[in-house]
Amino acid sequence: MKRMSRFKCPMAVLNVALQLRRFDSVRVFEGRTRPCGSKIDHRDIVDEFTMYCYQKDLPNAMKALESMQKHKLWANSITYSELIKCCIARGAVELGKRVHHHVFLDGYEPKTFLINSLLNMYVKFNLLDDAEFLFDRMLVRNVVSWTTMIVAYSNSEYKCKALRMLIMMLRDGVQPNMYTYSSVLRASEEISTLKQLHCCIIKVGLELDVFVRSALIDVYCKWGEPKSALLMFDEMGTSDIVVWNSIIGGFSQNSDGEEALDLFIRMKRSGFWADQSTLTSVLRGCTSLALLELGRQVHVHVIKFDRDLVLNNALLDMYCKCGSLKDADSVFARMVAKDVISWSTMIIGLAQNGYSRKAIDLFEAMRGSGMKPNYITVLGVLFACSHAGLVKEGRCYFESMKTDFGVDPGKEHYGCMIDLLGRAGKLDEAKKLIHEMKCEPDAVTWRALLGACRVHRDLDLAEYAAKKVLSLDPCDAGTYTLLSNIYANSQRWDEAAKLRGLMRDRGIKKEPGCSWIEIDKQVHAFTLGDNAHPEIHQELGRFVRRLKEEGYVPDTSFVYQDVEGEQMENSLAYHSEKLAIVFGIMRLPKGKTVRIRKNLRICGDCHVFAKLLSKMEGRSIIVRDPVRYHHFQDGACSCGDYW
DNA sequence: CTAGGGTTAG
Repeated sequence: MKRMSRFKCPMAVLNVALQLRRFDSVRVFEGRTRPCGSKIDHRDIVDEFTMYCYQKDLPNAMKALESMQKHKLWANSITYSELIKCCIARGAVELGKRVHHHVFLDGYEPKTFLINSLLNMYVKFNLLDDAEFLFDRMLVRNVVSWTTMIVAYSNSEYKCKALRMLIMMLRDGVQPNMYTYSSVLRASEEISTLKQLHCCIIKVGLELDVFVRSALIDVYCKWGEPKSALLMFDEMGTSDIVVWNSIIGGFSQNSDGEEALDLFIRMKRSGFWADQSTLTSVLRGCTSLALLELGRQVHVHVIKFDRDLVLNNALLDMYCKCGSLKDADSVFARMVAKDVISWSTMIIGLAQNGYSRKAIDLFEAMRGSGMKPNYITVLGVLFACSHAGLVKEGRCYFESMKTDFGVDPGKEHYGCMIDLLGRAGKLDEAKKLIHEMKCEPDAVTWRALLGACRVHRDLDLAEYAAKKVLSLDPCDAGTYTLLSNIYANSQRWDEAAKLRGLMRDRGIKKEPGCSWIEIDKQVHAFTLGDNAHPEIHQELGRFVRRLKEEGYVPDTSFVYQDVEGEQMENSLAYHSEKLAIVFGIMRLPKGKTVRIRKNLRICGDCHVFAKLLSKMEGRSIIVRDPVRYHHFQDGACSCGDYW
């Protein structure tokens, strides 16, 4: 009879085992475990165990393990590591612990390799205490042992432990390798730490390793230094797809869609094919630039990966943020799987585009489906309420968010509520709420209150809020202008002048207004009073004349309120969005929606202008400002004039 | 036995 132990190579064991099973497994195994009258063959027990391990037959492997335990037998380390892999894959925590127990029984001393496997298992099960316990008791620790622990801590909230371990490892005389460095970089909690690690990496000559490189690029970008990352990227020779994705993703996450898309073109020229990660970043780039047509082209490539949740979420967000809710709806409906991000994206998308009711309905549908809302989902539904003036609903969600969804109200939630109450004219309540906050209100929170004061012309409270904003964010140009205008309006000229002086001294300048439009794969940018295109100005003049005949009166009445937008500028008539809209009407085929993106909030006059123009020209016009989306059609706007 | 890239708000 063939003995299993003849087959030293695990693959051969596996193949024979599979054949035996196919023909007559029962007879063979019974014959082997009960060889008539003779003593049990120890090698057979171990062989059987080995075979089950390679077959990934967990129940039988565990049975064989018990039998080995009874006879004080041990298999080789590689076999155990196969079994441990299997436990990891199946999430079999208890079985894994039994293996751990077994290999330390009766004074057996497992090899470092095997203990490393166990360490890795505990890390994969996220049982860091068990891993640490085992690690602390190891007699010999090699680079893998240390790295395993460093990886664990780098991915945990105890990042400083990862760095401490690195130091201990060096003191212990164990050289970190590329595995160690590519993980520990993530643990830098300060940019200076990152730079120190980078120096170590250069010194030991590991900077050229693609894993280390992509980690470096990624972490520099996470620290908001994509330019440094790009320098490194350009300096180095070879890259792989992940390195490309790191740099492209880095720029897209730092909202530099333009650079991200440029790099994507470079990547394609270098002969790489986009994968899911690339496409996700490219879509995010389109989203931040509001490039709907380019986004649609990317969509074609997304279809290849239509089961990829993250990618689909990015696609969904692209359509929402580009103002095409029809496309967003169909992506959402077709998604095979949806997670909390898919739902949140759609809810926020609906709210931003003016469909607050639909957003709330979808939120309720989400709850009905059993999906648990998170911090951002709740923010989305409050946002929907605040933009539709739904005070009652908003208050209700806010008050029950902790009990109903298990989400503690954070400063963003308070901000939404302050916005909601403030806009609805309940300034006292808004003020009360900001003082009741459990967390420290930040500049954004105070700005929400300030915005409400502006709308309802509460000068005293506005002054109070503006001072708070400036103490927290001394670079906020809009607030300076607003506050100085409040002073000017109350004839407090000295204070107004002082504030303007302060602004000058601090070198704070208002961001110039800019609008963009995408036509035929080209992006056209317009700035305030842009007179590089006289023909657009002429056409704009004609539109204004015709609108005036219909009763349009350019609105210059809001003097001090409109500081965030371009309203303080004299050339109200040539705001960038007006130029961009007119250009769109001139260049796009009849019936095609004019889509504009701008960097500042739309002003009251442009809002009226766009509404009337949409009716006169029979055109849909969409203007996306940094907060809201305005869909103009037939003389009305999706925001219901509430923004 | 150890390593790198992607999605919702601000």
